[in-house]
Amino acid sequence: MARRKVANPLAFAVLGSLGERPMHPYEISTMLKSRGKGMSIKLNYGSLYSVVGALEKAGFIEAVETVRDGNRPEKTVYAITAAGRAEFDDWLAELLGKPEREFSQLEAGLAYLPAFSPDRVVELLDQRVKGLVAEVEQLEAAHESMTSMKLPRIFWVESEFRLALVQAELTYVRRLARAIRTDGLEGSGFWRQTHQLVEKLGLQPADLLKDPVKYFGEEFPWLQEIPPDAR
Amino acid sequence: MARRKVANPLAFAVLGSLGERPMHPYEISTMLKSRGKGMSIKLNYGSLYSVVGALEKAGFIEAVETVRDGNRPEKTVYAITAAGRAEFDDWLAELLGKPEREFSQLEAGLAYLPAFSPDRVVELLDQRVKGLVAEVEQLEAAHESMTSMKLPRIFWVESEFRLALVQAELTYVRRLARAIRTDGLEGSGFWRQTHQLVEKLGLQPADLLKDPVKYFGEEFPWLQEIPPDAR
DNA sequence: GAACTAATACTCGATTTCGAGTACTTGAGA
DNA sequence: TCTCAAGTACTCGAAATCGAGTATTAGTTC
Repeated sequence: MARRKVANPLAFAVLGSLGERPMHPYEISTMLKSRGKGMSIKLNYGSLYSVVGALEKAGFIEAVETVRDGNRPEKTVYAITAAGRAEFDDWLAELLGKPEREFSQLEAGLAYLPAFSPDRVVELLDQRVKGLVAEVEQLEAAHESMTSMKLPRIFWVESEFRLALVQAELTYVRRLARAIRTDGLEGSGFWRQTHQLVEKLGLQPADLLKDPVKYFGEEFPWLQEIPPDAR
Repeated sequence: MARRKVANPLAFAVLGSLGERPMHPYEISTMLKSRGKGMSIKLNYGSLYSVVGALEKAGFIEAVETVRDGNRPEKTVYAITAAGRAEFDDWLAELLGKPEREFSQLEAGLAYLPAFSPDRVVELLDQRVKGLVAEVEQLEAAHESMTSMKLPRIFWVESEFRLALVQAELTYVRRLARAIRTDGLEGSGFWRQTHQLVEKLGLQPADLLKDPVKYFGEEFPWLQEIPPDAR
């Protein structure tokens, strides 16, 4: 069994919301949106209702009333239980105190950089830079507007943190693109040669690694030291 | 239908691996591990086999032979197809070129900071700093060892990127903890008062927001300006 | 050569996750 | 007053995800 009975971050947000006052699921979703928390926690209706059901089953929340408003579908209002408060506290403490390993998509992409030619990679990274710059601008504009509305920073630290991450990514991607462009990246000579061989001779990358000396001579001594099972 | 027929990042790694040479699933997993790619892409057996099945169904890979080694279970060796190569190329281009919105767990936690007292938050953030420092050290050690093994940077950019992200997080968390400690965070006066009220009087946070003037006087003018549905 | 550990190569099915779809209502404009 | 878009409040089933479990074999040590 997973450490948490309901592990979806959305469940955490549900507990946090019901910690303020009882609500029905749809109300939770609109409240999260209006407070901008929907920006920091992935919200989707399918998950919302299943997560609410799971939380109820686990005893962290309970239905307190079902109201019918005119002819609309019934709304079930939920409240948090003592066990739910304990779970939320424990969860928040873990989220803040313990770094959790996360896998960014870019990391996966970078792991396969050599599959594209250096030129292609630079082109794509430049494209990414544009997207990231736009994101930074959006976040900064949002922060400015919140500042001018006098909403204290404490209510949007999560967005500030997000900005810090995006900026770090931007800085890294820019530096990497420049290094590739100027051949400043160790291994890029090998990289360029490989791509020329693959494109001109139609060889498979695996063949090149099987007999490196044949294709590259002695120019790249580290090549011969790669353990065979990593080729 | 999702944009990609098989959307799991592991499927991307499978395509990337089979792009080098045909392999059987378990071999893919050991190869990813030995190259350290398992650090950048979440690898788990259950997903691996289901993803391989899905890729085959989608026509991106195909079984080329089943070998039996002694009395061990049969191994099915897969090879990438032309459609698979196209998918991989398209996918890699997207991963590199287009920033994808990702939700870090810390972001979710930060969104609920006011649920804990400032002191508690600082304590937890300090704890996190320790964990992050350990992570940075680990990564730096790994990079040093790869450098000394003469393995060119191009083969571990993903780890370099990861380090950049962790360092950014570390910097941000340190700054935030300091700001809270020194009351430098706007809104922290309000925050401390709220917690005193909630703890001493046993009130619900929602009650405080309903009639801010009663509990806080005119000290926090922005409080009155919060739209009612965001309370 | 017996016993044990580590590695190999998967399987299974219970949860989780998702997002498109549905059905009603309200309000604004023509 | 009719229409039409936007908002409200969910439902549903297909697909993904996971990680513990299983069964065999190779290697190591006493």
